[in-house]
Amino acid sequence: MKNYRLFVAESSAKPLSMRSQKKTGVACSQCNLSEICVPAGLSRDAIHQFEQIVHKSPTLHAGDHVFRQGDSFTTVAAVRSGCFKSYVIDEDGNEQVLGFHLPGELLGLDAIYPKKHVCNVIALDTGGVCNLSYEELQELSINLPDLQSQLFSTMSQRIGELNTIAGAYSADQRMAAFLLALSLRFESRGYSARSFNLVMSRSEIANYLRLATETVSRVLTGFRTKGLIRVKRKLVEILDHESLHEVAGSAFCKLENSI
Amino acid sequence: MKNYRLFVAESSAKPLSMRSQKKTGVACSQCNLSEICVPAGLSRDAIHQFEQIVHKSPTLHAGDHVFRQGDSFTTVAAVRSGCFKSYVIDEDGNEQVLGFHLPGELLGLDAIYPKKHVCNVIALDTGGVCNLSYEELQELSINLPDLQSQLFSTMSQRIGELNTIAGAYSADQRMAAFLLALSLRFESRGYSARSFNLVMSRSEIANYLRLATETVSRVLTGFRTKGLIRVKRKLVEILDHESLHEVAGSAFCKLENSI
DNA sequence: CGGCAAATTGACTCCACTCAAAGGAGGTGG
DNA sequence: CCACCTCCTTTGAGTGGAGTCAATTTGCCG
Repeated sequence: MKNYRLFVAESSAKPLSMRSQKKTGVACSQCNLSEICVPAGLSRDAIHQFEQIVHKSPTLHAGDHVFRQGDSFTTVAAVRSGCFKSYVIDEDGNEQVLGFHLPGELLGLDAIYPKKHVCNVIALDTGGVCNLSYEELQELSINLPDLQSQLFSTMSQRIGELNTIAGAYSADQRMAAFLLALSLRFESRGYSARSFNLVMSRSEIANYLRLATETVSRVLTGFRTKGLIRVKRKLVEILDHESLHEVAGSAFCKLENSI
Repeated sequence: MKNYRLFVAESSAKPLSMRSQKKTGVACSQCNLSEICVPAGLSRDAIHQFEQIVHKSPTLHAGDHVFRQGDSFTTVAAVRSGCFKSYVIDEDGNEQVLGFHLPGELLGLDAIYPKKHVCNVIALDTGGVCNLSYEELQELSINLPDLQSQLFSTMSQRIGELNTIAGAYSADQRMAAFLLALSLRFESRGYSARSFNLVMSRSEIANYLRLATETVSRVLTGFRTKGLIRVKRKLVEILDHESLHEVAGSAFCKLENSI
């Protein structure tokens, strides 16, 4: 199953996600993500109002940025399809991966307080986002209490996820938890929980988990020899979910809260 | 100071912060935290409305819990005075410190999504909190757009802070960043940025920074011999802010966003 | 088929952890 | 008021897990 991997043909070096937006044709109620995306839990009528502020981005290709560190903050974005990576470049020029984002997840929430984007978000494969003007979102939230609580909830969720990532865990625990969390997220989006493609490279995983690339490779090999998983390049198959869960230990139990 | 260890004298098993609350006498407009607490940026009239939903807790002593992992989520709490620690106990029984919280900061935001408290919050010294019913807070936010955006902003701020803690930094970097961040937070609350008391123990700092207690001790000694700080027990004096900043490197630059 | 980047594997190093023991500081009781 | 006890902190010695450096190997794509 190729799941979320889309074909990377077409013209590259696309414009930013904001430009040439199509307001029309956005129908959250028709979207198969409606259960896990922002409009989750909204009434039929509320969703209709919500649809009015959704600005569909053009197709984004691997390497296209949704926004960059330092950009002025005007919109948050919900992943419509594809996989995105958020990262920062620190003052030493080192990249630091903050997260991988699947369809239905909100991007740019950490920019609300500083009023400018503090991280970069880049497409890892072909996909698209729905842009939401933060101003409009705020206004609408005032009329739609459900939307407001949905937003609070989403941000709370991210706080919970970060609490977990920040934990002090071994390389094995981190990797196991990472695979299990990914599996769960794919499942909730209708893909196979047992076998999936890693869109991101080993070094991106390593960076996200605060490990060295070589360590990620070694840990995966270790899991394979123990019969926990099957790995072939990007394709991962979970063979022994039970044991993997044991390895992850407390590194995963909390991630379960954050789909 | 016994920090989180409950002294078994007195009527132990103290009442929760929620009980015997005094609704009266809460005047955010008179509070010296109004600049950095929840009502920051609200109009005079809005603050008055806000005051109606603030429930002042009785005085809390070192070891008293504000709420515990698993508690049903009904309120968030703003620190009024004192220093608090949030932590979780993982399935192996290990404590994991998530943060230290000074006056003006909001507690319990990570509970919104799961609808129950996912961490424990305990007083490190004598202090108090202002409890805010989340339901009332949501309702009020609908009428007070400024309050809503203040809440979004606060949560965003916490997300930014966590992004930093989650980073891959050396023991020296973490410790330096921790001291600088604390210094800044004290300063914005009207205390000295140059010399302050660590309310928390070495082991709590270590746990928070994902280091061993001995490492914290060694790093502090190292900083002292290099003339960066003066340390005597809990008292810390920052002698060479410049160099400390250099040591912290990129571990701190981001923390600056999160007062 | 050749060139290139990603991934794996191996050898070695080092930072931070663990184990262990020796100082302080503060509190308690005689 | 002092002695004692306990807990926190510091310091030392040794270990180990993950990082670094380096050499292949693998797969991709022109």
